[in-house]
Amino acid sequence: MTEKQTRQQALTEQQFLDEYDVNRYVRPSVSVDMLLFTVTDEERDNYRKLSDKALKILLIKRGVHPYQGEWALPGGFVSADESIDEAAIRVLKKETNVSEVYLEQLYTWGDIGRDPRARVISCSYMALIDCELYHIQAGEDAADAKWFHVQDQWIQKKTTVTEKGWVIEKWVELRIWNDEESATAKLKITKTVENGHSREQQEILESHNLAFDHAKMILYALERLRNKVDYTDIAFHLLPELFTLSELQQVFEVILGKELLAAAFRRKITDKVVETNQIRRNAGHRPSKLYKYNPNWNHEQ
Amino acid sequence: MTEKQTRQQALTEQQFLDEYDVNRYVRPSVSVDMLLFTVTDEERDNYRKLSDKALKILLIKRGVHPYQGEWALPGGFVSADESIDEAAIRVLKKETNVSEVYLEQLYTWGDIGRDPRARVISCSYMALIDCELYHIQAGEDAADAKWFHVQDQWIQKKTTVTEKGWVIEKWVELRIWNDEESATAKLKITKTVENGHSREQQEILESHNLAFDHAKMILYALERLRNKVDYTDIAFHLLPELFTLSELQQVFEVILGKELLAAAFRRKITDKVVETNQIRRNAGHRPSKLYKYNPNWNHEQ
DNA sequence: ACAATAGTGTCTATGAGACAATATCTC
DNA sequence: GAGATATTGTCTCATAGACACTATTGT
Repeated sequence: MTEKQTRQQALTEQQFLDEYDVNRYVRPSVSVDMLLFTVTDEERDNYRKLSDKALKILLIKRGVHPYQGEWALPGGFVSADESIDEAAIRVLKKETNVSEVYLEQLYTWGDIGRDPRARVISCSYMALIDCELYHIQAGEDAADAKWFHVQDQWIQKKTTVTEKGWVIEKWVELRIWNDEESATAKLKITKTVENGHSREQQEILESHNLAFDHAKMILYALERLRNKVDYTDIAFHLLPELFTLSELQQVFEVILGKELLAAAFRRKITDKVVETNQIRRNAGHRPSKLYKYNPNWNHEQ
Repeated sequence: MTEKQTRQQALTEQQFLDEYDVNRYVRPSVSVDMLLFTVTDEERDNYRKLSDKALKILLIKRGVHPYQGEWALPGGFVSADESIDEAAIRVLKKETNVSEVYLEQLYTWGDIGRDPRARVISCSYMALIDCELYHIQAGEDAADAKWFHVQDQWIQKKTTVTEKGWVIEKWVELRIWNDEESATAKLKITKTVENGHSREQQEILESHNLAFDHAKMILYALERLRNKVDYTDIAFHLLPELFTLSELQQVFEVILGKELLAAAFRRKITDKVVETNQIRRNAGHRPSKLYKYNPNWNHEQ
């Protein structure tokens, strides 16, 4: 045991706390970045047809350097008097005027050069909001806040066997757009396995009009959405309290990026929903029952 | 647009970076805490029987205040010249002399009072190590490092319907022990849903002999292990390169906390493994083929 | 009447759980 | 030979995919 340790053990806990020097360690800035998603109704070209739905993310045009004029996730620094969760709620409210949403911490990004200003570690959160309540106002630090379509797609995948293990490389394209603006990024995800030891690593190859490492964050969030939509209740946070099963199915389709068969979908989600006695009419075709989420789902096990 | 913003936009990016004051925001300390798991062979009471396996976690006895004498996860602060991932690797090496392991970031814990010394935000990582390589040495800051059995179990679950939504409460007990020491904690997990808005919250009710909020971190890690064992390759990181299917099954059983039927298990994991032509003998019963992980698993989609 | 969605029924293929049966070793 | 695990086979049941069919609206 070192001399220092012996001395410290002789102190009472209070004495130790008094003496503790908070400046002994390097302290990076810590921020939160918000991935706010919604599913909107797009224009319908025919009065009979259902409107298509689209997955959208909120981005803010940066009014200041660095990345001035590019699009970024809403974000802000964590204060001394709030938890990270509280910071996420405050930042979301301040920058987008949104509160009362589903919130989930995703991942913490801490590469050295990710912010050119200083060492900033950023904790990303996913927020999901009901499509009918998405009237967003830009906060004071941002020139503009807009909803964007988001899509990711892998374009190439390669597995290489090495002496000690193997490497899996995957190239992914991220596309972000709306009527006026667009942004894209290309990323490479590398998974290396050598003698039991394993590592996964993302790299931004290109990033047009997207600030910081936010392309990585968006990709990560889309992945999480897809993974969780089947076995959690996240889809319901993207809809109003009452919804039709077709609407729910559209939300699943938009998140998973593929079409689903109605019969199978209905069977799969019966346990998650409760029928109400209300009906949606005036739709240009047969009306449909409205459902709501079943809180007792998942109450087994 | 504020006057400040107008002025900032007039600067070039370099001028802006030079002028940027890194001390403008509050900067908490950031640490990493490591959840190092392994699966060990326990004593067998009969030369014929297979040894039981057990899931274990590495804890370090705190040599200094706060929580002096209690057990804690290996951890350390993130330096200015390293990413969080690099800090995790460094801390693991320094405190437990382990390198070359599977590493995965779990969650970032940032409640105000979680460390009585100062505002510390901690990023937790899960590390998995082959059961045959678990000879661990304590680092210099720790009086002792030891493997502990870990188990969690929910003891009560309650759903309440409120005016605006519902609340699901779950009480969980965490038990940690080895031949000489033990620790326990009781936690409550509350999930609140009211008009679309949803929140999940953990609370430590009791924590005996376990430092900080590490009970929460352990619980979170166990949950993640259980969730991922079926659809990822994490189980293989807990075994040597060559293993029998019975050993692999035991790893699954220990993580999932329940017995599995051999026939169904073998069917389910055939795609993940490759048969070798080696055989394990001298086991007191019929010998078994040795398998290894199949790197081409998951290469579809 | 028509175009569209809403909702149900059914056949089939697949996979998991249960359990029986067989194989093969060490002591 | 006994006692254990290793490994395979098979029956059943639940579930997902595919697709056909019926129901019901607004225009």
